[in-house]
Amino acid sequence: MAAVNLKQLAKILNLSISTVSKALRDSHEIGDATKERVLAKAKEMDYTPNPFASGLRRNKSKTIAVVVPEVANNYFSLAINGIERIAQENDYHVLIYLTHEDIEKEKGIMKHLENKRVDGVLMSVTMNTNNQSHLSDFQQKGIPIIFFDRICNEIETAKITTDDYISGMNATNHLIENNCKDIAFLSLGDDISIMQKRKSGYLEELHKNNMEAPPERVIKCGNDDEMNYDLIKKLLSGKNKPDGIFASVEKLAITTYQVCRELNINIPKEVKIICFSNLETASLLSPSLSTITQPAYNIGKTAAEVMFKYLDKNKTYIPNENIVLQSTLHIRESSQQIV
Amino acid sequence: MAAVNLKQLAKILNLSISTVSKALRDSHEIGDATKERVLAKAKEMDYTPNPFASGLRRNKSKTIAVVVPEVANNYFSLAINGIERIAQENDYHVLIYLTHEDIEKEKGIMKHLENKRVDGVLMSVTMNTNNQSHLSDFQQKGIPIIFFDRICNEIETAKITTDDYISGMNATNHLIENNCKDIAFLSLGDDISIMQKRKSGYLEELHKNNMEAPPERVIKCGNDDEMNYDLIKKLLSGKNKPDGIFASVEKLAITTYQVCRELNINIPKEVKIICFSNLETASLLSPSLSTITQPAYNIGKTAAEVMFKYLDKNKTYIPNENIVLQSTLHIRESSQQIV
DNA sequence: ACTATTTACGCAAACGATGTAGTAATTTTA
DNA sequence: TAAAATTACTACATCGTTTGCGTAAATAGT
Repeated sequence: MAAVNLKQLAKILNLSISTVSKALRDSHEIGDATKERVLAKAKEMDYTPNPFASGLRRNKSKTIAVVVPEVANNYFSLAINGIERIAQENDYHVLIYLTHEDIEKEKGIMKHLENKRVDGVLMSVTMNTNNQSHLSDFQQKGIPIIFFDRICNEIETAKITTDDYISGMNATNHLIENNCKDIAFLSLGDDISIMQKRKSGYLEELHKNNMEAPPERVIKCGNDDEMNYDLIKKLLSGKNKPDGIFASVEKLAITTYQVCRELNINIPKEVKIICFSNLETASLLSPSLSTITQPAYNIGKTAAEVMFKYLDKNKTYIPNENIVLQSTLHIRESSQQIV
Repeated sequence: MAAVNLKQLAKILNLSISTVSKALRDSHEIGDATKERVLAKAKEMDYTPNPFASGLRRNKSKTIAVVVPEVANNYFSLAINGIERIAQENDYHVLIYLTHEDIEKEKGIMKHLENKRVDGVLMSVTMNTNNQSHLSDFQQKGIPIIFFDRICNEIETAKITTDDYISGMNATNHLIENNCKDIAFLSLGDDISIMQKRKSGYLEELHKNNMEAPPERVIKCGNDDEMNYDLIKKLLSGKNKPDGIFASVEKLAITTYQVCRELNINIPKEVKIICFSNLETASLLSPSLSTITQPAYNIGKTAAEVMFKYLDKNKTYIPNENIVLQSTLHIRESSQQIV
C-alpha cells in the first residue's frame, strides 16, 4: 500500500541509498551489473521516485501551469489539448487554472504559483487585464511565462498569436464585398491587445473603403451574457441597425444569432455575420456561420514547445519572440449576399 | 528573485525556524506579539511555503488529478469547470490528464500518479476501459478515486452519474411518440457502463412497445471520426434506413447531421434524431437538435465536493455510493414529427 | 614492482518545512 | 514558599532524493 522508497530498495539490494539512486539515474559511477540488478528490483517492486522529494532537492517540479479565462470554450479547450499533448511527451504535468475573466482571480492564481510549484506558465490573460504588474512580478521570481492568444505586450517573453490584424481586415473586407454598408464590431472589452488588433483591422478596412463607422458601431461587450444579449438586442432593434456584424469572439456571434431569432431578423438577408470561432458545428448552424478559425490546437502545441525548448536548457529567461500562426477564413451562409 | 524561505525569515526576525513556522501556522505555543511580528514580516517579504517541502513532510500534495478522455468536448470541459471551482475554494490545485480514449495511455497516467503526486483522482474512463486492474491497483496505493459519468462499477468508491437508463428510455419513447418505427442506436464502443445503461433504456423501451430492433440497429461507433462517418453513412444509405436515430454522445449526432447533409436526407422528415449533448448551439442548428442534456458542471462540482469531503477528514477510503443527477430532455426540431 | 589512475561504491550534507521533545523563565497552586 | 504547571520559545530529527566527496580495491603505466 505505502509507496516503496529508496531506503527499502537499498536494504533489500544490500546497497547504499546513494548507489541505488545513482543506478536508477544511470550514473557512470555505478557498475553495469549493479545497475541491472537495481533496475530489475525497482521494476519488480514498482518503485517510482517521490516527486516531492525530487522536486525539493532538484528545484524542479516537472509541472507547468495553464492559466486561461475558461475551459468550456472551444478555443481554449483545443489549445489545452495541444499543450497537454506536448507536456505528456516531455514527461511533464499540467496544472490548470481558470480566471473566469476576473483579474483579481488571475492575480491570486499567480500569487499561488510564485513558490516554484511550477517550472513555467502558459497563459491567456483575462479580458480585463490592463495592468501587468502581477505578471512582471511573477516573472521576476524566475518562473518563465509564455503567452498565447491573449498576450501581454509589456512583458518580455515569447508570445504565440494569430494574424489578428490581417484577419480583422479580411473579415471586414469580406462583409464589404458582400455589400454591407454599415458594419458593427462586437468587442470583448477593449483592454487586451488581441481586441485592439482585431478592431484595428476592422477600422482600417473601413477606412480603406471610405466607410468609417461612428464610434457607437463598436460595441464593448463583456463577460456577462445577459448584458451582452441586451447590448446586441439594442444594436439590432429599431431601423438604424447595421447590416453587418463582425464578432470578435464566438460567444458574441452565438448571442447575436439568439437575438436575431428573437427579433425575427433574417441572417444573412438583413444582417450578415462573421466571427472568430472554433465552433465545430459552425457549418451546421442555421444559417451556417462564417468564421475566422484560429489554429487553436497548434497554438497550444507551439506555446508548450517553446516553453520546453527553454526548460530543457534550464533557461528561465525567455527573450521576446512573436510567433504568428495563420487563421483561416471559412465563408459560409451567414455572411454571404443572397444572389 | 529567489523565493524567501523560513530560514531567511527566521534570521531577520531573530527567531528560530521552528518558531517562525509555528507562528505562521498559528500554533498555541507561540505568543501573540511574536505571531504578529512574524505574520507582518512574512507578508512584507512575500513568504509562501515551499509546496515540495510541505508536501514531502506532511505527505499531502494539495492537488487532485482529473483524468478524462478529452477536453475539447462540451461535456468534459463543463465538468472540469465545476471541478476547478471547488478545487479553488478548497485551496487545491488541479492536474489534468487526457487519455484520448486510449486505455494504454490511461494505464500510463495512473502509473504516473501512483507516487503520491496527488491526493485524489477524479476520472471518467475511456470508452475502451473494459478491465479495471490498473484502477484497483491504483486504489490499493491508498489514493482515492472518484468516478463521474464514465464510471467503473467494479471499483468500490463514490460514483457520480446521471439517470442514463431512464434517459435512454425517455429519448427512445420520445422518438416512438413522434412516429418512429425503426430506431437505431449509435453507441460509443460497448464496454463501459454508461453505454450499457443508455442502450438498455433504448432496448427496454423498444420492448415495451413491441418494437424490438434487430441487432444491427445498434451501431458500435468508436473514436475514429472517419470510421464513424462511414458507419453512419452505411446505416443511412439505401432504402432500409431507420427513421429514428438515438445517438449516445454528441459527436455522433454531429456526424449524423453531416452524413444527412451529404446524402440529402431531411431531418426530421426522413429521419429523426436525438442525442446526449451539452452543445450550447443545439437550438441554433439546422434543424435545431433535440438533446438529453446532462448537468455537466454540477456533476464535476459534485464529484469534487465528495472528494474533498473525504480528503478533509484524511480518509483515503471512499465507500461505495451512487450519486445520480438528473438529465433534462430538450425537445427541438430534429426529433419532432412535422404536423 | 611501485606509483598513478580508474572503477565502484558508501557517507553525509543538503533541499525547506514540520512537529516532538526539551528548557529556561514565569505563573499558579496548596 | 516550595512544588507544580504553564508559557514561550529553541534544538533536532525527519520526510525521500540527490550529489559532492571520500575511499578501498582494481587496473594501468613505466
